[in-house]
Amino acid sequence: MGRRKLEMKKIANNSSRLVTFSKRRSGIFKKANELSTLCAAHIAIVVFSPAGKPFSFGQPNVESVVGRFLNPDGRRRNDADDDGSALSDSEAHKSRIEALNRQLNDMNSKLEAEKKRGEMLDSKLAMAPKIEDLGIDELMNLKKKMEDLRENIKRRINELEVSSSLLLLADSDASSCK
Amino acid sequence: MGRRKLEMKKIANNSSRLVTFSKRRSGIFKKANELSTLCAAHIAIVVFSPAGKPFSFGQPNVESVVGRFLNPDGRRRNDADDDGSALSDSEAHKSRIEALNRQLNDMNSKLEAEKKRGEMLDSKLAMAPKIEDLGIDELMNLKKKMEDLRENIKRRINELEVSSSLLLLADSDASSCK
DNA sequence: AACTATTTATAAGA
DNA sequence: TTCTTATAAATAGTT
Repeated sequence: MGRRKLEMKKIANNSSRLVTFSKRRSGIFKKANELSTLCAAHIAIVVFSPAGKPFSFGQPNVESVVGRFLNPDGRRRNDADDDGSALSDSEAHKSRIEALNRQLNDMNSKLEAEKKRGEMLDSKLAMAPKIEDLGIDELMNLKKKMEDLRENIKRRINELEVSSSLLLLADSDASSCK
Repeated sequence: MGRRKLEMKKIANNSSRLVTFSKRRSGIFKKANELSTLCAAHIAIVVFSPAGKPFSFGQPNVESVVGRFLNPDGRRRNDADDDGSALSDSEAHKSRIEALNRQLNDMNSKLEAEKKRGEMLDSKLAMAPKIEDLGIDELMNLKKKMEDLRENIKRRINELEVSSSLLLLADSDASSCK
């Protein structure tokens, strides 16, 4: 948002990408802070810059929020050592399923956004009942939008592939520990 | 932002607080999605509603981003178990995970096919260096192909939504049977 | 769920 | 980087 509407795809220029990352990261953190203040909500954000540098925001802190999320029942495991209070198999499997669910929910949110975009495209197409009436500019515009949509879908596909791989790994684990 | 500038303190009215939470949560998730798209950055957000309900957004997913943040060295622990003893419901959980994997693999094959179609469209587009040179017939053809592609993608999205619902059901099951 | 009047966020540019 | 400014987005209060 600003002088021009920015295309929703990876910014090619390396330095603009970093500038945009900085600006938007602080924007999101600010929003997160407002949300937690206005609604008394707990929130944690972790983000890695294009260069791989980590940033985080947490209210009250990243660990507690993430911990509650990953361990909904209040079950707690101590990563520092193994004193014999480890999770049982069934608990391990249960949390694995919970992890899969979360992952799919995330994916779902993203696809929901894509769906909305598709619907917008739909209505715009509906507004041009006859392609013969479209000018060359409009046609090029349409083409571009379709290409963008397809780019986004491609990205989603790659994400799915990654997720699938992770799931396959999880399955191997499950199998090996019987 | 909006009709009036809102005081930056906890919203007293219970229902407005919930409405504001909903609106702002989706706003932040959208921003997070944009950030990850524009900057190719990985980001994870976990937030609890005033009522204690968890929401999350992850690119590529919450676990991997948070994992990298909490465990920068890349150390890995085996969550599976500590001895070799099997539990009674272990098998049930295992087959549930296998079912999820099959489902995701199926989805993956379909999306793979879509991807190939997209690439074909790509090359055809490349063969028409200048859209100005295309005749009206070719343009209508192109439009149709893009519409078809979009339709297919939409169907895929619906399938994903169905799958997610199934997984949520599976989770309830898992919880109720311990 | 929609609708606007306003406030914010932010893309370019300096 | 940091500041400015023109525009695009988000959203508070309303229906």
